[in-house]
Amino acid sequence: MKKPTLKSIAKALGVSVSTVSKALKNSPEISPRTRERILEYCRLHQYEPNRMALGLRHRRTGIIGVIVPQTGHYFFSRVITGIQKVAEAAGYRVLIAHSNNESRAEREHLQLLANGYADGVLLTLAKETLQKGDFRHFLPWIQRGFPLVFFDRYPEKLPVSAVIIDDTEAGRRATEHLLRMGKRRLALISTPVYLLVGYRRELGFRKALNDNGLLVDENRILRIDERRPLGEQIRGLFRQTPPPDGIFAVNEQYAAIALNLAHETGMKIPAELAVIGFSDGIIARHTYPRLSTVVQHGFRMGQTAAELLLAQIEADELPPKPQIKIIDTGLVVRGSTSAYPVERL
Amino acid sequence: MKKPTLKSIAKALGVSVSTVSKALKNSPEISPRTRERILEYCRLHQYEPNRMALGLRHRRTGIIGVIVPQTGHYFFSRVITGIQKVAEAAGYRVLIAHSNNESRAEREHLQLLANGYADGVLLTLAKETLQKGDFRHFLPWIQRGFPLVFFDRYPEKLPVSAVIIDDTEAGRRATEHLLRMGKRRLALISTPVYLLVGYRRELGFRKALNDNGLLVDENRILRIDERRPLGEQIRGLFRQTPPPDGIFAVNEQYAAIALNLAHETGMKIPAELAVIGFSDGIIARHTYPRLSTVVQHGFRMGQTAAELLLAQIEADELPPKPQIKIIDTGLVVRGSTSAYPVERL
DNA sequence: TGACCATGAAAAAACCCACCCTCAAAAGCA
DNA sequence: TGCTTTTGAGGGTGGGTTTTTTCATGGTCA
Repeated sequence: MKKPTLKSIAKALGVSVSTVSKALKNSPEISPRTRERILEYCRLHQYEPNRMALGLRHRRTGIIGVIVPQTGHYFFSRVITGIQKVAEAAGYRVLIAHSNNESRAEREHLQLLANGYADGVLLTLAKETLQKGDFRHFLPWIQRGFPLVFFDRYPEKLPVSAVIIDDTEAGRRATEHLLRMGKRRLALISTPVYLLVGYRRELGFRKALNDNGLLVDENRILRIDERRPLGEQIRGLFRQTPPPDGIFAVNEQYAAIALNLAHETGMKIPAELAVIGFSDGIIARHTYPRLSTVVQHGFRMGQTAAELLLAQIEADELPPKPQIKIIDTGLVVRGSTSAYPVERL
Repeated sequence: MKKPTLKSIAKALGVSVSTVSKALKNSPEISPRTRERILEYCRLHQYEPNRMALGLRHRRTGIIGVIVPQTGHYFFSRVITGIQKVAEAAGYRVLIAHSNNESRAEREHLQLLANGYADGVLLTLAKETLQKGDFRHFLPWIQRGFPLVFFDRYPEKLPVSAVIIDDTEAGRRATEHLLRMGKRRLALISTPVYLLVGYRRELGFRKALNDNGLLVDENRILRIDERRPLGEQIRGLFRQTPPPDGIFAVNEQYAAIALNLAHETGMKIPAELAVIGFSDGIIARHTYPRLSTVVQHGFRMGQTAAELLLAQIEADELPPKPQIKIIDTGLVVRGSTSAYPVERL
């Protein structure tokens, strides 16, 4: 009834534990007759070795842990898919844990995974960790050389490997795209400053305007407070006179909300208002018109991060030097910024 | 440099392993002087017990495994959040594995989690498993009474616990909603039949029409082939004369695509065409107008499934009888079926 | 025919790490 | 000296792998 173990099998067949173990490994030390008897019994009872015992013995589990804030986000799910592809090709399995953007959960899951459950961990920082700026829980693992690679959000001051995008440059290019359409009254919908990615995209926005000899109108820079209703905050932009003729939102959700508010006020998209978002995801493909966005290539980010991690795991001697890899971003032009978008439904 | 173990600590301090173990547990058997020396050393070297050894010793890991096809889906991420809430309140951690809708990955992840990594597993069937109808890989675990609870998609012929929704009834109510608006030329966008949830929603659609004395027009029933472009398949519905005046799509993606195609053909929503989707998610809230949908209450489904699982895990004697729990569905009426939707942005 | 060694098969033991129970040695006290 | 109390060492356990040992058999050769 219960799960068979080497011991229970050995007892049932009147042989020793090591004999069973060797028979299962087709060791030549075991006579064909004994081996067949053991294999038969194991097939019948569906024996499988206990993974904890294997992990303890080999100090290797064949598992890669991933810690993400949550998985509802399309971007993270693309990263995970990329990780999985590389990991599985190398014979590893992937287990995922959610930090829920909380430092405590992040720390506890890292402890769990790093204390034997996984051979290496890939992670992106929880918002709370980023906000508090307290990265001490990573130090022991870094010091011991435990394989650890960050992606997207990472602790810049620690000597760690990370795979990121150039948010500033991507923000600049998205803004440049709006400018090239002839839009001049550009608004930005951003996040609080402590989320560095949002801040960097804002820097890119400012740079693009500066490069083109334009002034930044601080009234058109909106920093969303996630605890309050998003629609009401964004609506403020449309009450300005004159209203913006171009909006760059640092994620696709803000962009989609802006787009729909524009419909409500009767603005023509993209003629009267062009909207571009960030992080090409599931929302951007289903708005009307569909959203132009900066694409982050989550899949490639995941692949690259997994490759860095596998190199760390399989390094015989000292761990490789920490390195930061930057994944190129792209621009997908759809109906929200172009009357003649390339993509079809 | 390496991770400290009880043994390495004992050696470094010239005491025995058991002394270290007891000191860490504040056992009164250890003198304050010795204990303080040991605790000091452990703090300095950030000692943490190896989880594999703990799991092996106690035959209990405090971990719940979850296997889902992928996590990009909003519905699954809500289920996981619900699971997590219940699990964490009971002192368990949650680890997630992706089956990618493949039977092989589903089987292997189940083996991994059930062979020591987790105390119990929550899962929803991979599409491939459902298509092939081969559920043999679950039998050993069911026979042994390993804690296992399915949610959403489950093997109906096996004696297992599951948490599901009444898809037929939900489909009937969604269709009824369209009928009550006065729509009569109803179309259905569904999935292949082997995905039972799609099929059951179709049954509900048919039932609603029958109940209202209406005939089902088979030309208005579209079964999507996921391997071909979705837009082209759905566009067929709009080429019919007269076109449908109401569409029930069995998921939010199909509904959103239909909505946007309707915009392209210039139809007025909801006056000329009402659209209702299924599985209230991230897409439905960002279309224009926003999508009315059947809500599946993924969070509650996750909570209920986790509660069933915990009851199994913590049952002292024989495992409780398999039971099927049905989660109520609801209807969220938004702009795609009502000129006066209740929800605000 | 008896001593010796090679061979093969399987058992025993060590190891991975932490926990926990048992028990011995040392110290303290009368 | 004898008794109790303190202190900490030792060994078994969980489940598997791997190295070492044991033991019986068979063959070789003097």
